[in-house]
Amino acid sequence: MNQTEPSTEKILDYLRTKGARITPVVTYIVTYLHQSQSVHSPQEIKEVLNKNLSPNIGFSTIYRILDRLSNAGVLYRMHRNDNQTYFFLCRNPLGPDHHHHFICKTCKKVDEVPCCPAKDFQTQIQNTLKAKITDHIIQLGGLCAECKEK
Amino acid sequence: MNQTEPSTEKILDYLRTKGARITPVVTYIVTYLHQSQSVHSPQEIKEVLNKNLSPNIGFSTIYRILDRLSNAGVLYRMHRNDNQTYFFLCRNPLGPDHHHHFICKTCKKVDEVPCCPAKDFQTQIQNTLKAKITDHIIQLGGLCAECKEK
DNA sequence: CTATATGCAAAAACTTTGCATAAGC
DNA sequence: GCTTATGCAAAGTTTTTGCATATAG
Repeated sequence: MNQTEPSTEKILDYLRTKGARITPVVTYIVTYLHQSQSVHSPQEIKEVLNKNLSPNIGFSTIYRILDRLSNAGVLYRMHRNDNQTYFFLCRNPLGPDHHHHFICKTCKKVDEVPCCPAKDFQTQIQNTLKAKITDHIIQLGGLCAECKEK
Repeated sequence: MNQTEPSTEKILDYLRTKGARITPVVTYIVTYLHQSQSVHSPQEIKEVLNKNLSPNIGFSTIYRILDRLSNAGVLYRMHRNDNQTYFFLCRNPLGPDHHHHFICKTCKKVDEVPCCPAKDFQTQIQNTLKAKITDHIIQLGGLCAECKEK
């Protein structure tokens, strides 16, 4: 476990500084995703909230919160070619450091990849394509340490 | 323009060898995506087909063809965080070589990135995470040579 | 107290499915 | 001719929107 990983409270404080209101649903979603460290669909999140917080929470609330948290940079959005959006809270959402993610295809846990290989080859590619590269998506998949054993 | 880029006919022939039937809609979609070299949503593709081939072509046909072409490895699927799937025909769909793509955020043209940076750092990451990396998504974005000028 | 978030209902957007007909090989 | 693709209609999923009420700061 990463020592520099912020607590749920730190993330909520950060959201407060951005003007967001910390409601029970927001708190629950942040806590849940923070503890899980896996990717989750809005459907999965709704089930957990309905079971543990209130059966009245609907998709509109959930989608709106997931949007706000993504825009605030606290959540990441990803797709898995099944027409569903998945969200996860990365281990170090408040840090300024650029990094990428590894997702276990068995347990869906997300690990932070501390380095970025793009830096090195970006210049080279730019020259070849004569283009300007402004962003990149790098996502690794495979089996995490635990799932690898089985 | 890449000299090794296959013609529309080569792609259709390849599909034939895989047992696919080359209907007018299939031909049109392959030709269109081949010439465009940009990413397109099913909605955009439907509009073009309805305007130029037949107004009766519906989403069911389009989605089914896009599925078949993706499964045959001729089309690539991608997402852009707007809850839509986009498709593109990569320049060298029949080649065995592993490569990645650069997408211009202005004109949506797709360029092939001939090298793969993952090879080099994959081993290192595997050791750090103690995981087994089996696949990766690398997608570059920015401004292509033409759009950069403006 | 004021501005923003929630809950509910309804709609919009996207994608899939079933079945009769058409058409590729 | 046999088998797969198409067109149409309908339904299934996922996501967004409007508005009255509730609530965080």
